[in-house]
Amino acid sequence: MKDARPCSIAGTLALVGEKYSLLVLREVSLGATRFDQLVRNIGAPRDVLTNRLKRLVDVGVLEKVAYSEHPPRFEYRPTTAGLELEPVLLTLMAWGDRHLNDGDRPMVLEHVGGHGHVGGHELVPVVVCSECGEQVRHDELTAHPQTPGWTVTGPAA
Amino acid sequence: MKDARPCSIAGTLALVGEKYSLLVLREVSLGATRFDQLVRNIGAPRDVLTNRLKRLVDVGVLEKVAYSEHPPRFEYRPTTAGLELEPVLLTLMAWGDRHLNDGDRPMVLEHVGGHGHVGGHELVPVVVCSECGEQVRHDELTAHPQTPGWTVTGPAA
DNA sequence: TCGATGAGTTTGCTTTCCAAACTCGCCAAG
DNA sequence: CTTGGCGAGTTTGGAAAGCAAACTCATCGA
Repeated sequence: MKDARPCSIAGTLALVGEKYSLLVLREVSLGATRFDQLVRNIGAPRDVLTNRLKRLVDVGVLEKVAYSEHPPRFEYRPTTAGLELEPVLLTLMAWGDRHLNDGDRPMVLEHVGGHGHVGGHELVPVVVCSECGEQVRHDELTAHPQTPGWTVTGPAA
Repeated sequence: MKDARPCSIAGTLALVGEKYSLLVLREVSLGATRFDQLVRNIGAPRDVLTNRLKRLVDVGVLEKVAYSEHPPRFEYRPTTAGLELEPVLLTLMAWGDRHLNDGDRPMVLEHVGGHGHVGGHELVPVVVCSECGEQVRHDELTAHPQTPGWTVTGPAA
């Protein structure tokens, strides 16, 4: 992977884009934070999961917290940076809910309101522009590479 | 990967979660739709890219369109379903912009307004609840598995 | 005719993946 | 106390995927 387009999508995927990594984030966000839970809920081989966890800790989206000594036992909890990947999980889930399995969802999210407003409606996540609040549409979007020598379709010159 | 939690995140990743797949989506969304462009801009091995493209076409997020016969040459264009993965790309990019490379962005997005409003501001994507319009926070979120035998932390019983 | 371009395919080697078995420390029941 | 079980990995050996570089084949342009 040499000389590819400099890009935060690629950068993020280099950290959390390996097989199972985002599923680990899903599980720890749900509250399943222990090794054997992760093995069961994700269905990953144990050795692979060991590597992924090591990586995710190194990368700063998980932290390994001891919940017992003698025997030493740890749980893996999402850091703030890890929780900030939730929008990625939500958009992946929204796409799957729309396009997979004839539209019926394996899991439903509830939005329990924070600032005093009555909670308890279903959450359907949408991506909007924080500036104008409008839903982002592909045709209303233009990309501007900041790297000299790169255009939107590839290297210049 | 047996007996894992039924989940649209896993389902979506099973289709587009392999290495390079989302980068292909990024490129075709930007307008780089041809094989050699993709090789250059992504930095993927050619044979691997061949497989990914085949898969993405099979799965329905790309379509292979001839732009010349004699010699037969094709471009890969995002389908509607493919374009609907843009929210995933946007949230991945937003995370990377925030957490990688000291916060400076390799690419800036411009939101050119659609419905008659003045265009031309920077796009910072945010995930909100379509019901109430509020930004989604982790602690205001509850998950409800729809599959008998599964709780939020794993298989019941 | 010579070279370049586009879109792959082939080759030979390295790395990962995977499932199953194994380890190690500890606790609890018989 | 010794057997069984759990939690959290580690080891093993074979199958699959990844990789860079070289190769193919058709066509166009100089």
